[in-house]
Amino acid sequence: MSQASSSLSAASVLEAAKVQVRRFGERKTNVVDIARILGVSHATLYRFYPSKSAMMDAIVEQAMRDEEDMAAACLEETGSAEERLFGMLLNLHRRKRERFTGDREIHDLYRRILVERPDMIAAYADRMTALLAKFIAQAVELGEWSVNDTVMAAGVVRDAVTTYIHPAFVAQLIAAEPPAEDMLRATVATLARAFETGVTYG
Amino acid sequence: MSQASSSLSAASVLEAAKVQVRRFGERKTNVVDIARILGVSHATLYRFYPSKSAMMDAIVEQAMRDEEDMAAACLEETGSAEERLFGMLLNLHRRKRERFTGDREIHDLYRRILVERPDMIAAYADRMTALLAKFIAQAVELGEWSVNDTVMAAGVVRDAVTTYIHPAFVAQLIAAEPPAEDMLRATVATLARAFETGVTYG
DNA sequence: CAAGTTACAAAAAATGAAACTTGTAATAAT
DNA sequence: ATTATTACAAGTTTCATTTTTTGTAACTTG
Repeated sequence: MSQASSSLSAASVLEAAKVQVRRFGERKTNVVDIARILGVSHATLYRFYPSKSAMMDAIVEQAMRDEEDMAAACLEETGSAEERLFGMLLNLHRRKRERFTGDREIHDLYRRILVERPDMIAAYADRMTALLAKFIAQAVELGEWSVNDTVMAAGVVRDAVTTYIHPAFVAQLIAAEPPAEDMLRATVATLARAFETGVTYG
Repeated sequence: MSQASSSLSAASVLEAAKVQVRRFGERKTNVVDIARILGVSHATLYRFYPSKSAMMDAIVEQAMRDEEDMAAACLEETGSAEERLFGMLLNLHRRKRERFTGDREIHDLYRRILVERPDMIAAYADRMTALLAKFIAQAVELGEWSVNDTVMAAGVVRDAVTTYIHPAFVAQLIAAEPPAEDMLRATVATLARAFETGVTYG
């Protein structure tokens, strides 16, 4: 109907699913409607995804990968380790806030999966921690920071900033006093202070 | 029936409500059963609490106050500021874990109210932050730590350790690797390091 | 035979009537 | 006058029924 089947692919199915979830929410999204957007019968979609929940998972998986890409890019920027870390976390924080206000249905889906799929969130956390560990190791090599266990340090940073980035906290942060961005700046400043001075774990 | 009405009070109603919630969960708890434990008709309970949800709130409010009392006591202990802070946070962390494993119904109630009553959780967070600010101010006065804004520093500590204490994270922490208690120790060590060295906000 | 459709069984969700719960008010007991 | 009770309206939950949706398999088309 609206789209030639020539371009049918996992990616286009994912796009259609996202459109539908954004408009009507996960609750009111069904595979027949997703298929209608693509002008095919619903059974066709099962060539690309084994189930509806796999489609929902894929939406969140994609969002997570986008965040990771953005985070990785931020850490490549110029400036001190503290500045780069703060820039990255601020971007993540703002993205969560935007999704909450401007893309609520996707945010809600993200949140449900966070609760129901601890395996997915654990994998995401592991990848983010690895990214942070790499960044910290770099700062150590450059002599900016001094830490004897970069993986532990990465875990400390991850846990310390979770409140600013985790979807479960976004609602509270919007009305927070002092503003969440100032608190995030203070948190990063505190962590950076410790790493500049040198921290030994164990 | 089981109890003379002579001793009827808000406290005894609260106790009966707690017994019922612990046994059957909030979902299966109704005011008629709570009243039956006390040997009175359900309408009598409305002399002490304006609604069932006020009773549920009171259960959580009491749990929060207990935590605050415990935290305040921990901070009075002997030892370095870092040791006392770690001791306090470790106790809070363990209490949450115990409730999750040994008192699941109360934990679930706590969790629901956390989501549905941002005002209650905000008030609790404020009181805890004030306690932390007082503790940090003390450490500054004693020359152990150096911070130009104790309230900001308290907020940083509160946010940095929320993952170890917030009921929403307890389930994940039980299987965490490295163990949550080690991560908490590392987090406190990092914060203490910064405060020892001196942090300036703003 | 690659790509898709139609038809269908199983699972899940919506519906609506009956049963239960909450909260109040008039009433009784002390 | 205080404390509790009974009786009841309003709101919720439950449960059986019907309808929709999901996922599969046999079938069609270019």
